[in-house]
Amino acid sequence: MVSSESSAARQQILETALQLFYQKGIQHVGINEVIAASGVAKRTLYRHFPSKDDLILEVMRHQAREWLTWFEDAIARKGGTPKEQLLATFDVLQEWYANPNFRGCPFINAVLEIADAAHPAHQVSVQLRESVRAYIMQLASEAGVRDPAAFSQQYLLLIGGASLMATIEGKPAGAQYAQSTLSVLIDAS
Amino acid sequence: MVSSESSAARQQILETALQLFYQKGIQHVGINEVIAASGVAKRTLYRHFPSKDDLILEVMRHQAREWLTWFEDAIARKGGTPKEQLLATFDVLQEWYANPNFRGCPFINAVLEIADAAHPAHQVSVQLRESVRAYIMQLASEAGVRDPAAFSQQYLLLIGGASLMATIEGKPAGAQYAQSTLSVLIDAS
DNA sequence: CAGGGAGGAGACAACTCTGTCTCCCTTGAA
DNA sequence: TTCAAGGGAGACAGAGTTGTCTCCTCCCTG
Repeated sequence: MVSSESSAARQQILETALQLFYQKGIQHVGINEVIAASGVAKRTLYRHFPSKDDLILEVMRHQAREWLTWFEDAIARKGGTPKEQLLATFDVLQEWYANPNFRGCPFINAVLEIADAAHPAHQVSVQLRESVRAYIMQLASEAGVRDPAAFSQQYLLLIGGASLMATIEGKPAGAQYAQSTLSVLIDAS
Repeated sequence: MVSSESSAARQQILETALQLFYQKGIQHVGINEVIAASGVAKRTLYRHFPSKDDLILEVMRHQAREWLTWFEDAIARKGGTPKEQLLATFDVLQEWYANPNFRGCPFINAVLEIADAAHPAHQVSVQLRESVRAYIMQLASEAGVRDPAAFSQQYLLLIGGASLMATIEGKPAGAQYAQSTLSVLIDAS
């Protein structure tokens, strides 16, 4: 017997929904489209996810875990001193922004697309934001930044602003502006 | 005969839709809700706005004009040197973020809520962004910043990041982090 | 081998949304 | 005074949505 958590159909639905939600926007993808694209029966989807909101929540959780792993791993692979790693975050992000499939940061998208702050997907984005902030604060401490807490908040400004610029203007250049700003912030501290 | 551009009913629809779209999100407000709230017949709305997309576009244009006027006037009222005015922009923005009716920057919201980059409302936001950038670049020139063009791009990062933080975390503190970052940027140039 | 659960296919109910259409009233200008 | 246009009220069509339900097949396990 296959555990319902790791069922092949469930994974297929999750991956397909993730792609569709990201490419077309959560609100613009119906359940019917998800089942058609994942080659699964409607009954099967509703067996694993009681409602569309449940599906959205699971997709966001899955995506948040994957994204954070990818981000931290990519930075670790760059190596270097903590200060170099801080700056390298925007090299990593620029590569992400430059990917032809990039359609904005999925977590920012989700929060603003679902206007309701009480929606569980909102909380996932807030938590991811906090995880990123904590990670950056740690790096900043190691880099000898004077006030790592304030620095990490300023970092969130830059990563948000850069993602927004990439989304709205469709160009990854925001990462460079963010990197140069970050460099000034580090040197001034 | 009343010009169709300045009809009272048209203005009423525009103002009502603006409020509803902002408070509840464009996608979550139906035509029926707009006509109910503005006390206007459906036939009347469709006489002035051929489709919901037309209504959205006109609302966004109207809102962009109003916002830019408000922003520039509020900064001008602060007075001071160009450098002081640059920093004062985030005092103005913090007041905006702290307003209990604040539900995020309506232009960022619109772009991300309407995933389609070809939607006319997207273009309104891009144009407003450019207007803000040009305005800041002018101020930066007067303040003696070394590279006003690059500086204005960094400013867009900060204003976007601060608005995002205010939206997602529901606290206006982003404006302060942005202001301190801006101060470092100015002093370093 | 028998039974139960996972899954496929799809009809269907109930709802919402946009946009059209009809009917009627009011107002202002020729 | 007449008549065109703006506006109010609301029915309605057509499309789309989520979620339920039925019926069937297959496969694993006891």
